[in-house]
Amino acid sequence: MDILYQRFIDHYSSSQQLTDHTKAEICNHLSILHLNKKHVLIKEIQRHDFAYFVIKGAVRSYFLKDGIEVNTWFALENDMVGSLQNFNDKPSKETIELVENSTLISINIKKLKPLMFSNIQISNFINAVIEEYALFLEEKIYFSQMMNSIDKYLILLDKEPQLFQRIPLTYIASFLGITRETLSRLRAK
Amino acid sequence: MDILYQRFIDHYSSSQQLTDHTKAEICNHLSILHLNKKHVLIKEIQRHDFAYFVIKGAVRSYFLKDGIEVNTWFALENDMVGSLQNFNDKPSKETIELVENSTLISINIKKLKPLMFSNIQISNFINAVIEEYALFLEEKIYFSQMMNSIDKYLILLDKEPQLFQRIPLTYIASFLGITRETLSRLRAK
DNA sequence: ATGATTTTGTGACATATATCAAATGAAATC
DNA sequence: GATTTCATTTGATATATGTCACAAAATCAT
Repeated sequence: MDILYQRFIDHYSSSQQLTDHTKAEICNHLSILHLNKKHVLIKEIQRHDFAYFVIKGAVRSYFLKDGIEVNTWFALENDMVGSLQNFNDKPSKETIELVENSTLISINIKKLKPLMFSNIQISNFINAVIEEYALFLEEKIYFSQMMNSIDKYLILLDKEPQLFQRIPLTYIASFLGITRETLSRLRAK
Repeated sequence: MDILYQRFIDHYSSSQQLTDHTKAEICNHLSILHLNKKHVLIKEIQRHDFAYFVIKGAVRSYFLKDGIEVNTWFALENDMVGSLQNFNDKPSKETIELVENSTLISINIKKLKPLMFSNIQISNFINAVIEEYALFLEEKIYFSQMMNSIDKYLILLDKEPQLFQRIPLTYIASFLGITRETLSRLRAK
């Protein structure tokens, strides 16, 4: 098995031991992608059968609000990229785009998901993926409601310092829910 | 099986048929609660092994920010109540409190969750619960980032009109991220 | 390297919302 | 039914952040 696939599978199987058979079944629905900066993975309004796991690189998600991009999250190494909306046959609300040249694993969710009804390990594996994602969402909501702009900035700077090296401040500002001008002024202190 | 338990189980097993044995296993970890307005289900900072399903009534979740309550969500009939943080042995960030006298099903997550490694139906059942929850969170984040205050108010009024009959406007205002004074002024139009 | 494009920073002003205070209205309690 | 408590509305002012405009700095492409 490809060592990159192994990394993805290990990341989500800490609570159970997968048989070789199950690993092979999962790998059947994976592939490795090398894509360049600005490449669009998932386009707003379109349906999409894949999720992605970042091996190397940086990805952002945004939607348009009155013609202005509102960034909703960023993914770096070992993060998942995608939207549950998609896995439930709904069109994506967001556009997902590469911020750096990246190596990704694509996961064919449409084909992998039905296996959860016949393979308990796959069911638990998918469970782990969704649960980590939901925990991430919970954290994000708490973060957005709990803090004022300055605190959000300081916490993000503390928790995810790599973001500030790799993601333009314009994107980070809109992620924090403020304009780039305001972020620039906060940073001046 | 109690008809209320049936309602809970049916709600999360639309994609699979559960055997009587599985249903019984799930029911072993359920119980019915009748509790009064203002009762606190889960207290901030404390650990907690239970989630709840609202049969009848209204529940709110909030945390304290500089001594002021910030309401994070409301649950009515057929909604789940709880925090994934808890199911992962972390202390709750939020306090969950009844807004009306309510009938709830309590679910002992701590005991139910381990069964997902031996019973595939339970694994898929838990999957359905978490997935619905994650979809709800995705929707909530989109809602909070996409809209300005007036739009949020109008959409909430359109999508969840019952909230405005049953939940005090003070709570709804803080849920929308504005003060009760501002909400009152928005409504004046 | 050099110019072009993108990103970040600074200033002046406008505006939505918060804050503080008080009045009115509704609901719960005795 | 009267009284207390809680929820909502309205007003006057303060403040943080947005908007618009432009300059400086950094990054990219030829």
